[in-house]
Amino acid sequence: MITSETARKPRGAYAKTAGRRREILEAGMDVFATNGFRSGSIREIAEVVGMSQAGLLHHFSNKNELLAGVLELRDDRATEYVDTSAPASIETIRGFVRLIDYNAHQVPGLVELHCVLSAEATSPEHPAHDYFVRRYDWVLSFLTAAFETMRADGQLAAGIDPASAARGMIAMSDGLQVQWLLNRDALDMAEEMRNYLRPLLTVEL
Amino acid sequence: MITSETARKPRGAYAKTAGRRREILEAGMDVFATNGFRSGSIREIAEVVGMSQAGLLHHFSNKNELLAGVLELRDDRATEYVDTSAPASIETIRGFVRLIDYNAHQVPGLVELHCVLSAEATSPEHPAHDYFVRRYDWVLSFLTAAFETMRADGQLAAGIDPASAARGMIAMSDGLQVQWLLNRDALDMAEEMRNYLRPLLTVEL
DNA sequence: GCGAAAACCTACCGACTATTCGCTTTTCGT
DNA sequence: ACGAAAAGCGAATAGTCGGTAGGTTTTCGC
Repeated sequence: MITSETARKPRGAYAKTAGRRREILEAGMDVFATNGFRSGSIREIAEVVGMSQAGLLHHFSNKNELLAGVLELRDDRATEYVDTSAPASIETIRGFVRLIDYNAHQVPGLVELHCVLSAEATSPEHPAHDYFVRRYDWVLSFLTAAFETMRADGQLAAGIDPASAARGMIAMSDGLQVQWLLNRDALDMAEEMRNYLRPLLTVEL
Repeated sequence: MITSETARKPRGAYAKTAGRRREILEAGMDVFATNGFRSGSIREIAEVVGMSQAGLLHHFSNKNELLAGVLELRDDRATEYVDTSAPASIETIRGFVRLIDYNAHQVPGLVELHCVLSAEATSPEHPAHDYFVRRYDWVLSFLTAAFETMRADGQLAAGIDPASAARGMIAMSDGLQVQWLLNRDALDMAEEMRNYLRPLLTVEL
């Protein structure tokens, strides 16, 4: 891949550039979480980081690219908490419930971001629409596989469809977030999720 | 309340004014449903109705007032389909499921509106925040009462908490909407809702 | 059919938006 | 320590936003 020419030296980024990018993405997560993508402004994000709007756009050349970065960071955070490489089983479900609890108590900003953006992105023209469609497909197949394994192991109650249980679990997760964000004291998301799962299982969680 | 003066005649609205207001509210529902309240513009709504922005603002003096009108119309539509005066019972739950099916097939715009606005309104500064908090409280107590009646009638499975079942039903409804809006063929909301309820009940729906 | 109020318009305001251009400052390999 | 590239900034672009001012047209009670 090295050119045969006089070895161009495209010069790398500065040492602290990666940190700056990270700061911007964190601020972007906050702003998009409270105002959504469409109403959240680059100016406000730049203000939070403490730089000018033009300076920010040196790192992300437009708003959509910034959104992509924010979503990528979000995925990194989630997958570093759940073991997606392990074979799907009841441990997958347990990990999912733990993640819900972790998000609510340690990174509530992520909950806001997901809730607001996923609703906004239901519009087919939204720049994050395809991302959310793909992501829901992936989570669905992931959870469905877990419930299918559990059925084979006799851990699923009679008459429960694995795919429907997976869809229900995702829906329950999303819906609880709305109620929780509207009133954070009225609800324990992980507890309600266990209440949902209990009648579906023959074993304890 | 009548002044003792020469009987002012404040003159009523024109005959077709009520219709115009209605047209505006319908258009507002559509625009807010696809773009949300913050990004949806009065100009676009006026364009849909076929009038100028200033003309629209003669009927609703500002954007928040228009939003209030849209939410009010939405409530009228919902309550004209569910009998809220009848005593809470399993019929309440059945009506709720029927309403979900009706919304999905007859007025999908209402589903979009609820999904997008409820997520947007989780922010405490949102002009519809208080509305959604109050509405969720009301629906919650309504459904909780229904499940409590069912428990007294032996229609609730053992170990099911009525309030938790009500919260779960609301969450399931909201969450299914997101998945359905992302891919309307991948899901039957009413069917999934019945799958959620079945393990909670000792009787058929 | 007169007149007053309602309905509606064009034009405009100030504030905000994303993005671009040209310039200065900072970094860092050589 | 030189110089080129990266990082950052101020200003300007063209566009949209909610809302207002002032005038014109339509309605309708009398």
